[in-house]
Amino acid sequence: MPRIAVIDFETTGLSPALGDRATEIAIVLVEEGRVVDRYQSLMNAGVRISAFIEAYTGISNAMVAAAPPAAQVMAEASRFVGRTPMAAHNASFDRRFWAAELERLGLPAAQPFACTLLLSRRLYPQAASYKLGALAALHALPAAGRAHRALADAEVAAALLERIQSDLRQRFGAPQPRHELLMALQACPRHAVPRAIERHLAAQPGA
DNA sequence: TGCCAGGCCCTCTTTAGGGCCTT
Repeated sequence: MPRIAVIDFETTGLSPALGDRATEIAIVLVEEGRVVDRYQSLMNAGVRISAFIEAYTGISNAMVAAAPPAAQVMAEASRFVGRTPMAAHNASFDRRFWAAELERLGLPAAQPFACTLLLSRRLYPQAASYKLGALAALHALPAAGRAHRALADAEVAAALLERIQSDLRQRFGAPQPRHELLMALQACPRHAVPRAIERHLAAQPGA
């Protein structure tokens, strides 16, 4: 059964290339529109969290100091995901931290990432904002907890992904939109979405 | 020493610039 692993990181900043590290990770496994499993943990990477980030995420230096080592958490997360294709909101951000944290352990990070932000730009041109919270409000998605904590944001992103897949079924007749179709759609211009779906369905019946 | 993201997308574009989105 095709699964997608929806991930969200909280971090000390925007760029692992500039030394920023993950402070919390959450992964929600989605199968046929249902959440079937979850993984969440704070992690201690041994770096200080700024006052701005403490206020933004609610994750304090004391919380991270009491958390398990980043290496242990990321190894567990890697095993949890396995080869499952992944998704995230603004996936370029989470993909960079996924790759950077796993690279420190010598672990591969080859999973393809679908992006609910790119897909939402394609499918919901009427949206005033493509922030995760704004899209959740637009679609009346259920609240999942404090925004900017990893599990709450991963749950909302998973609900947004389910909404996207539902709309692909209803609007474009894609019976079971799989990860490959999501990747194809986010890589094409908005006006080319219907044609891309037609081509994908013709090549992969049941996609 | 001081500074520092990266990728997508739109437009007053393509020999570029700026806003959005993630923390």
